[in-house]
Amino acid sequence: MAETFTERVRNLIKNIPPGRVATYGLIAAMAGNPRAARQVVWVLHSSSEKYDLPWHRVINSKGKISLSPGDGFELQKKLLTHEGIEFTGDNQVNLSKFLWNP
DNA sequence: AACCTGACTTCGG
DNA sequence: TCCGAAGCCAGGT
Repeated sequence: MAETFTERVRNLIKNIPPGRVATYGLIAAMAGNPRAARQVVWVLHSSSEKYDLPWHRVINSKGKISLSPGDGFELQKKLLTHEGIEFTGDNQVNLSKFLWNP
């Protein structure tokens, strides 16, 4: 069928279980394009609300939140912490422990 | 149809 | 080790 890369990304994100996180690059790779991380960003912006996507479980490759303080950062950190994900003193997540790897 | 944009990623200095 | 610059993809205007 003719699913677009974006649609697959949307489904993948929707399938991220609570207490786990995924990186933009990882999602892009699972959707078929390891280099389309930027496209993943666009998907979150365009359909996170419409499709109930757990956008807060998506972080960058360094294991950190990409949002800036005052622009969603605190909210995201709060949501993740609430799901049991721990942050280092550097606001960094231990990927080898919380990364979603099905 | 062309240009712009985005919560990225990666390599080089 | 840290900062800057370039590369990449697809949807929107």
